[in-house]
Amino acid sequence: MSHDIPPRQACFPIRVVMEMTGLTARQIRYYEEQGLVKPDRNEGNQRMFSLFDIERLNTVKAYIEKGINIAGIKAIMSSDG
DNA sequence: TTTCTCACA
DNA sequence: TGTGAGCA
Repeated sequence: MSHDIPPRQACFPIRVVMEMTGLTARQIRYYEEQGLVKPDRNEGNQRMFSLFDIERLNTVKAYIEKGINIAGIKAIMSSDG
């Protein structure tokens, strides 16, 4: 790859996270509000999701699909990351 | 053009 | 949770 190397960690805008997780922007922002993910913020105050955030959101999605609510997911991820 | 926050249904 | 308005 002679284009460019990862400056620090691969980060993506919510648009990409949306497609990678299958979640809506609303859900992603809501889960962040609940403390399930903590994406960084760029100069324009936009969320910059790392690979870890995306994987975490996928975990959250899996729990939601299992019928677990935010409180339950928070307890699970908080006790056994 | 895309994302952000806030408020409403 | 979805949608719309107004802004950067």
